[in-house]
Amino acid sequence: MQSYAKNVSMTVVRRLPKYYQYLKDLEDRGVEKISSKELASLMGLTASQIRQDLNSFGAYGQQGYGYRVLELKEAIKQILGLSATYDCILIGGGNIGQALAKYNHYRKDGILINAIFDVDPEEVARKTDIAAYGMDGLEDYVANNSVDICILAIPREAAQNVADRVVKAGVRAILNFAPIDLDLPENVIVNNVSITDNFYTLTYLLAEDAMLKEQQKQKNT
Amino acid sequence: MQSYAKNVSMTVVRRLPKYYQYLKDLEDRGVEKISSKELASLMGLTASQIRQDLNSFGAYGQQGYGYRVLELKEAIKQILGLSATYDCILIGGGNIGQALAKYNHYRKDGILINAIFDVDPEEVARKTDIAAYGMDGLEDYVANNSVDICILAIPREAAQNVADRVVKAGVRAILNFAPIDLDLPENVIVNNVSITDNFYTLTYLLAEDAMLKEQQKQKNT
DNA sequence: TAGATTGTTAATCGATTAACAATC
DNA sequence: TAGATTGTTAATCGATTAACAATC
Repeated sequence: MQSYAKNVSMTVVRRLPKYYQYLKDLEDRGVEKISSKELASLMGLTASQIRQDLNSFGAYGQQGYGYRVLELKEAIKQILGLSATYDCILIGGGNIGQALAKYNHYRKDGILINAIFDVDPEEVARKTDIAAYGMDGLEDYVANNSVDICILAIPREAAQNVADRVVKAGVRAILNFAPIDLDLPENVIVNNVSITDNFYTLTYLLAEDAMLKEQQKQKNT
Repeated sequence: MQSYAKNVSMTVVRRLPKYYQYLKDLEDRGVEKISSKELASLMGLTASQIRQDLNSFGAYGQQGYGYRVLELKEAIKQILGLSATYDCILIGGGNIGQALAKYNHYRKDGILINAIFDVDPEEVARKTDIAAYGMDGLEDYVANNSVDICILAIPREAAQNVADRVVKAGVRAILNFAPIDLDLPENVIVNNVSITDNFYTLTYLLAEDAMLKEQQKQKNT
């Protein structure tokens, strides 16, 4: 049986979703086999890196041939835990929350948004067809339903408090869209989608670019 | 003058926004000084790492004292390019687009969303107070207005094509929310906000966690 | 069999941690 | 001055790249 025991580094884990996306894409385009070299050039990695990454989970290729796209895709799907299903609740029915609720593609991956909690559940109910509840109902819902993941799409000010509530209610994994670093017990799995950080990284790169061009210009004088 | 010449690694760059967020927070809380040790414990880094990171840009601390929060915050703001302003266009007025358009906090950082482009500009105009245009108007707008950043918040299917158009029109930086890796010239700065990748990373960690617990259980038998 | 490409070991490179002299 | 904490150099650790034997 497949083992996670080698204690795969977060660096590799963060690359796995990208492998999965590219392999799905290749499958859609009818590509049957791919070599580490080809995949590397596609993804902007090196062939060595790809072989090292994949081999931290097992040997999925065939020497002299390459990797069967379908087989490798299925293996990575399994590794990513996407052969299971995940019961999710979404907290916050604002624009981000609605975007997530309406974007049906996650359902295909077994990621099911079963309920939305919001301060104004009536309004949210008007806009999506997922069951909507008031914030009061949170603890009760978690106590009586399977909840694998809580998606937090609420303002910064409310985020820590609500996160504390869902964790206390028993939720073990959070996908956080609020622009704040949540302070939670070690055993809770948190992943942040930080739009702000991404904006700042972009402005940094723009500033750096401008600076380098400026330096270049001065050299040529 | 401040120099970017040391060719700072992307690893450090990706941490900068976090420094900035924590320092702003400390400032709001009226904290005047902080040591690398304190900041490290707050951010989940090591003191060494923080000193190394900061020193790749310059010496901002005082030996025997620590760092002045305000001063360091301003320095990082400068490094992140947030002392300038950025003229942005937003393509896609769906839920994600609306969320970005309505989230006013970026304006404080000098990130200005000046126009929204959408296949249905009338509908978008009804929902936000930013100027809305049809997709036809894209090239014209870019030709006649300053555009530092293009925010792409459109479906996967349209993303590559629209990205090609904005780049051809002269835009040099893209913040991409579409779940696809854009294939663009090297000199274009692209940053992806991949919600899907973040979901998959979370399911991976959940699957790994379940696996490790399972192994633990078997050991105890 | 010959050619291709993996899986894997060894070498290199980069990032983190440790240590300490400089100095506020 | 003594204590604290930086800036910076050296040591360690981890990730990437290179190389090649194994093998399809």
